[in-house]
Amino acid sequence: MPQASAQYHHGDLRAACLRAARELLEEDGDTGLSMRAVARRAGVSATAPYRHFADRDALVSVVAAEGYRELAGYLAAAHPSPETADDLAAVAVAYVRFALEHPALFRAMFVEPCDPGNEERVAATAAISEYVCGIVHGIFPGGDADALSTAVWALVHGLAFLHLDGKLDASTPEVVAEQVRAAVHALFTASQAMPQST
Amino acid sequence: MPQASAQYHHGDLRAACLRAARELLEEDGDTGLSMRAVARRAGVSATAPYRHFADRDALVSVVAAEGYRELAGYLAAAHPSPETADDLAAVAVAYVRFALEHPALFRAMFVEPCDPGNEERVAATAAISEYVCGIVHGIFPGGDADALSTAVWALVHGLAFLHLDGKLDASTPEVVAEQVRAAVHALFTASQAMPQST
DNA sequence: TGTACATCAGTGAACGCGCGTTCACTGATGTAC
DNA sequence: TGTACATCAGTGAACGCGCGTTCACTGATGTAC
Repeated sequence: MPQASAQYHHGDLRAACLRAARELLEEDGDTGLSMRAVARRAGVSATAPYRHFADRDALVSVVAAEGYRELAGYLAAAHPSPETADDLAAVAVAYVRFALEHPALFRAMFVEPCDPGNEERVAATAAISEYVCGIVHGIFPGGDADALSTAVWALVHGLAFLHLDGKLDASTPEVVAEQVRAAVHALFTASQAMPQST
Repeated sequence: MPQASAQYHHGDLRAACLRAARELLEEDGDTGLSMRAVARRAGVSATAPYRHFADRDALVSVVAAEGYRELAGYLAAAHPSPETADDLAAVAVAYVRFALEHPALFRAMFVEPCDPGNEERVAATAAISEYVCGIVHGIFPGGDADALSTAVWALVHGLAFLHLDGKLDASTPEVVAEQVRAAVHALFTASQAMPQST
């Protein structure tokens, strides 16, 4: 059982590395995470983190998994049990807000070369996926819930990336939130005016 | 007027660099483009490309702009003038297919740190945006076309990235196409069953 | 409680790597006479 | 047509950089007696 004392060597370098990684992602925004930068930030030799992470990929995977859990927290906080288009829009806004408040983390979560075998990551992704699916199921008990939840996830994910990459106006959080709400509502009210082909 | 002769120094190193960059993106998939790799591939010294591109960013910007034009070609080829949900789904499938057939290029187009001032890129992005907007306008003359076209773009963009990043089943092009079609249709037929909140 | 020892977290030097970019250069080409 | 010259595309050595990772090490800690 590791003692939390600050005297024992570093105390808890593993946690310190993760904290450092997060800080670097929040600050630098653009650059990719490096083991050396993490070590530097944690105030430790370049090789010390290797006591706690097999390699760079392992560190990034843990950071990404943390990010997924945090994202899930954003979503849950936006609305406990969404039942209407407005509720769903609020959750969508939370998703995009997370991406814009933690751009580098969000990128690390999704863009970093994905190790398909990493358990923590797979589990965290599945959790998001199931969460979205659950919401959609609740709102549309009859529909093709799988396809629809994929669509909803893709919609918010695309909004997040387009805002991140400067393809849409992301000047203020309010503007973004309004765009997201408008997009969600536009989609969900569009079919009334649309010529159905089947 | 530059002569197309293959003897005159290199002939057309600028074009050769762009071709090399494209080839590297198609092959390596994962790694970021480097000036040195491009030069190597073009069979030329590491510094020669600097005669034609101010720096790495300039090269990447041109490649990205090419990518946008090519993406526009995919979309236009999918359906000349989409008018129904099926038509729109076909265009959506083309967008995602482009991303999966040129993953590294697609990433370069959107993920590379975006120089907001680069004209070629801005113009190419605007073209995509207007194209989508035009389609949506045609299908829903009455609706909030701006919001709706943002939603459609985000939907296909999100589908593309989720497939690229292994969050959705991308085992075969057919599976992907079916998922995309299902997602588009699910969204556009969902509102009938949904409790409207306003 | 005191000592000897095993453990293992963190060190620091070193490896080889590829990168972007600079600089003075060379040498093939186009052009003016 | 032939020669002198200016241009400028491509060269090659060099700069300084940060990176991931290895290795033998050291030194603080926990533990067995």
